[in-house]
Amino acid sequence: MILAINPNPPPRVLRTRNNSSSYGDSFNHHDLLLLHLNECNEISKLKEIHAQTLRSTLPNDPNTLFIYSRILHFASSNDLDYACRVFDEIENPNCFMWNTLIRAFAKSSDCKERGILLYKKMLVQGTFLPDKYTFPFLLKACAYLTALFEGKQAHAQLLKLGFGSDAYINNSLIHFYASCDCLAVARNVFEKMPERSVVSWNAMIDAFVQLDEFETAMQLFREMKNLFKPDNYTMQSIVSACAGLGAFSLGAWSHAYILRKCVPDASTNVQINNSLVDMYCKCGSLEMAKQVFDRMPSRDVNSWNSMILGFSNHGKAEAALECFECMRGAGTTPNSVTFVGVLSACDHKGMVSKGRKYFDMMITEYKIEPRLEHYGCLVDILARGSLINEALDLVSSMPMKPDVVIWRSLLDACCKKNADVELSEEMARQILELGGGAYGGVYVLLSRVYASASRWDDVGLVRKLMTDNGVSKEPGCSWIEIDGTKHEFFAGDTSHSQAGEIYRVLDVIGDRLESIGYAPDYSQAPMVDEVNDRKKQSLRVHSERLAIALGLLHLKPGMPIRIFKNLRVCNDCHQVTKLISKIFNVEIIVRDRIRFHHFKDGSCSCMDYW
DNA sequence: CTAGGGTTAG
Repeated sequence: MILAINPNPPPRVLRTRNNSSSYGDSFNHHDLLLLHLNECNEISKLKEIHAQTLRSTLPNDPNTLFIYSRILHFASSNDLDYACRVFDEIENPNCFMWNTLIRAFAKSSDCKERGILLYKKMLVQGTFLPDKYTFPFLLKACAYLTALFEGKQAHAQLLKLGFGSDAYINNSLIHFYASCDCLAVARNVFEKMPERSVVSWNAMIDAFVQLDEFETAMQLFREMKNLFKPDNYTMQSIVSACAGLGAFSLGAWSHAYILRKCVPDASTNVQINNSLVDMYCKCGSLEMAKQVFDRMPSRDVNSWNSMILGFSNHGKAEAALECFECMRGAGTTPNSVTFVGVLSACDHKGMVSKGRKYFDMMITEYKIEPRLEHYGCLVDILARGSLINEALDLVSSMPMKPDVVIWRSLLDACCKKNADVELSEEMARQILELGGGAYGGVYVLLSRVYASASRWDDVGLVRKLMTDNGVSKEPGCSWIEIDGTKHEFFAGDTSHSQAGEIYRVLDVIGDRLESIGYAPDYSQAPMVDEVNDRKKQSLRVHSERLAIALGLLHLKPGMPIRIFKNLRVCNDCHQVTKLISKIFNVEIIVRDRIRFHHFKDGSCSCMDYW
């Protein structure tokens, strides 16, 4: 949408005060109406006052206009439709009135675009130019709608109108550009603004967190701390940054920082506690998550949701379901996200009948319309339970189109069974059509289907397709935190300062494994490795094994080894890690791209179902 | 009258 400032604005009518009202002393009358307005607390009363105003005042009297802006202000936060009708009645709304309505729409849940539309109307009308209050509202709407084109025009116009150094506006701009993924522009606004406040820093830090640039967010936080006292908003962003990084010590430090009352009221703030629960879950410490959760002075739906999802992601399906029942017992109504947690818990443990039960409960008892995510869980539950036909039936009964994730669930299940080549091809085609080809997994699955049907020509074809389309597997990478320092590894990495010791540990592991008769599982080894020896070698030095080896070198008694990796665990590493946990009598917690595995005494919390 | 997350499945 083009938003142009009107070059020929109509002349602003100069209103003369008209005191010769036939209603007597209009001044007192206005005061009386205002008094009523101040006491007004429901929309029906407001309507009465509105009617009286209409009946008993002169439309062009400035005092009347003031009353109208008060009515508008009240109406816009209670009944938007009504506010619009009041607004339309005003012959020549002033800047304040435009702002009030633009703000109301920008804040509304479902029609933010009308905020932008209204701004356009304001420009077309041209009697009043937008002021410095207009832009924060407008930019909020643009940010939410990721309306980059409109927001940029607003940016140009606010510069033209001379608001380039206004702090509020610049903060809004940072948030807007960040919402549109224009991190560099956001940063530029931040750098160039004449005076930065806590909010500016918060907006910038949060921008980096939202776009997964956690390290930069932390860096900025360190700079900010020397200048301003962090507040609740800062801490929430920082705690989520720790969650994203999987940085346990840093997360624990933030927690301590909050508890030391460095931030007023943070330790009792529900949102802060929710993000702490989430952070501890994502950093692999269910114990700490549970502790924070148990000590919370009050909980909302999100608190329960975080805990349920935490249990689920750690493979503790029973605990997740128990938590769900507690939540119901506590009188908190579950929402759509709650059921994502509940269903994914069922999925992680292959609970087919429970999965169905909760899916039905969500619809019948809680009247929640299943969303794509819920269908995704149930489809996966059915598909992995070898009920492929039922999964397909469910997909065709869905009111929305299946996405890449759902097709992948189905394709995955097909590959595991005696593959139906045609069905698999169809699914792969769907995934590629939906643009899911960038991830090499589809090709890998498909070539496995062809291989199992001994269609070697097709296997070659898929491989050629992969190289032609430039599909490459994202390199596997794992990391471990030791005394607060992150150590990162790629497969076969020799760059670590303790590389020599690490590889000696791997040799020891290799020998011990061989002595107990372990045979490597090459099924998921990269296809490019033609020579078996190289395959064997490449499995042995998968990044997570290097990280585990370093963990063993720095083992603290009674403490688990926590590993993080960017991809999913391969079959062989999963098997090997189970054995390592037994041989060395150590608990190993691995955060995969999707979820956690707790290895202990030779078995894993996922019960080999992941 | 002004700024400050949209969590979530695979």
